Amino acid sequence: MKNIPDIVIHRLPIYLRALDLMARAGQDITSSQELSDRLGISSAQIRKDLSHFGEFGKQGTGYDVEFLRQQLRRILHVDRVWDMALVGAGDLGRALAHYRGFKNRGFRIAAIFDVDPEKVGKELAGIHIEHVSTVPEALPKRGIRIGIIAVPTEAAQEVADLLVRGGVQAILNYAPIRLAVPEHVRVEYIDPVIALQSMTYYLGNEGGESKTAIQPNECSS
Amino acid sequence: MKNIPDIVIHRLPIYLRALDLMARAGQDITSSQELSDRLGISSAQIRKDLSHFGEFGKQGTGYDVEFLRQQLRRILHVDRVWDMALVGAGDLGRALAHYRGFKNRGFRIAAIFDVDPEKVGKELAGIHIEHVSTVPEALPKRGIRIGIIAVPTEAAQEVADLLVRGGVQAILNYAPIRLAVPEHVRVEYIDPVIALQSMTYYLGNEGGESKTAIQPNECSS
DNA sequence: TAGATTGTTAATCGATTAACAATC
DNA sequence: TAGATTGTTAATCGATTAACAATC
Repeated sequence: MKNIPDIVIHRLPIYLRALDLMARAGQDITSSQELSDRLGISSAQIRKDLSHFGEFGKQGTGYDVEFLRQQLRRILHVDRVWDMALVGAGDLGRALAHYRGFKNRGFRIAAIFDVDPEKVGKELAGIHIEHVSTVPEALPKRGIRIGIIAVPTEAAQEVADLLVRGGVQAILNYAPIRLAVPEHVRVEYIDPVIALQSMTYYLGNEGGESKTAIQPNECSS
Repeated sequence: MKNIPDIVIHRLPIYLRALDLMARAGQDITSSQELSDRLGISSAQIRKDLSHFGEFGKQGTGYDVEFLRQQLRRILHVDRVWDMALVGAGDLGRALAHYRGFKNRGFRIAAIFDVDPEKVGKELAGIHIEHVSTVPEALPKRGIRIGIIAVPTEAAQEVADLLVRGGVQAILNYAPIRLAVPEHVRVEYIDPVIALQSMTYYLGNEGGESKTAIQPNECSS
């Protein structure tokens, strides 16, 4: 189990999500072909990806949904619950604090920080809001190793520095900026505009593709 | 300009974001090397990516920040403002409606829909909330070609169907589920848990990496 | 000019796919 | 058994990188 390509690691949560759904629907068995159909990833690739970690299927039958699900949870280390620190109690922080989707997938927001004295001391989703300056001391004390940045762009790097001082090893960054962090710290970025812009490339201009317009005539040369 | 690899398209918004920042900081000139340092993408790759679309730099000098920025905006079709329909006026929808980051990057939420009669008719971020059932007729009327799904998982596919009937060609989906859509419709997914799970893989278990533990002694064999 | 950096080529590297023996 | 599907190999495909002539 040495040095699995990062791109493979990034597909595992996709597989897990599909298996969660199947398990919840009461499905017992699946196959690389069925997963392929549901996910748009080739069945050969799914089998190859999984084969990095062991032999989880049975020839002629496929995969036991619950078994494979547990294996992936183990591999991804989400067969436990990770406490996370949320920094930023604005609209986005509020949405994340209330998000139901963490619960059964291995995560929980365990602490919330903000810089606004108006907010500090209040509660959000049942959690006491603390001042952001206390991040470096608070996190190690509580064994928190993951941070979420949901603050304005200008404050993001500063917050990242505080999280790093607090010993986090993984950061989920919602600010549209690349963070400078020590190389033992992982960062994943969520920027809706980046996603949108990669789609508008394909959309072309104006209503319904009127790009052919005024072309200098090359046909009658 | 035929058939640029999708992975190249997905990097262009990253370049643009960096150029936006440089432009705002008053920087006039940059180079593939500087971009490389800032983005963690090799300078050769940046030059190669850009070369798919034209020659934007000058040997010995580098790139004019503002010029390259305008070129990327043109290529990505964000030298205009795209109206978007937001479906779901819960916590996430609220955060998106208030998000300042769309404004100068080519996007605007122009309509908001929800299924809750309590919310319909009210305003959110200055926009009238309409009933989700009116999506198919409302969008074409207003020239909206992009939809954002911010509803509970169970409703996501149904909402996607309404958006498709409304003629959208791009969907940004926040629900943790893969959508079935016609192939002319593009979908990008935002699921924070997927991002988190791909980081916990690398975190290992428990506090501070105590994995070496109880190893059968191989040294004194 | 001398120094710097582009755009591009060819070589390298890595990921995906097709195919099939193994086997349930 | 016959049919199905895995795990894996080898071939293919595509993306990244190194290097450099062109040139500002």
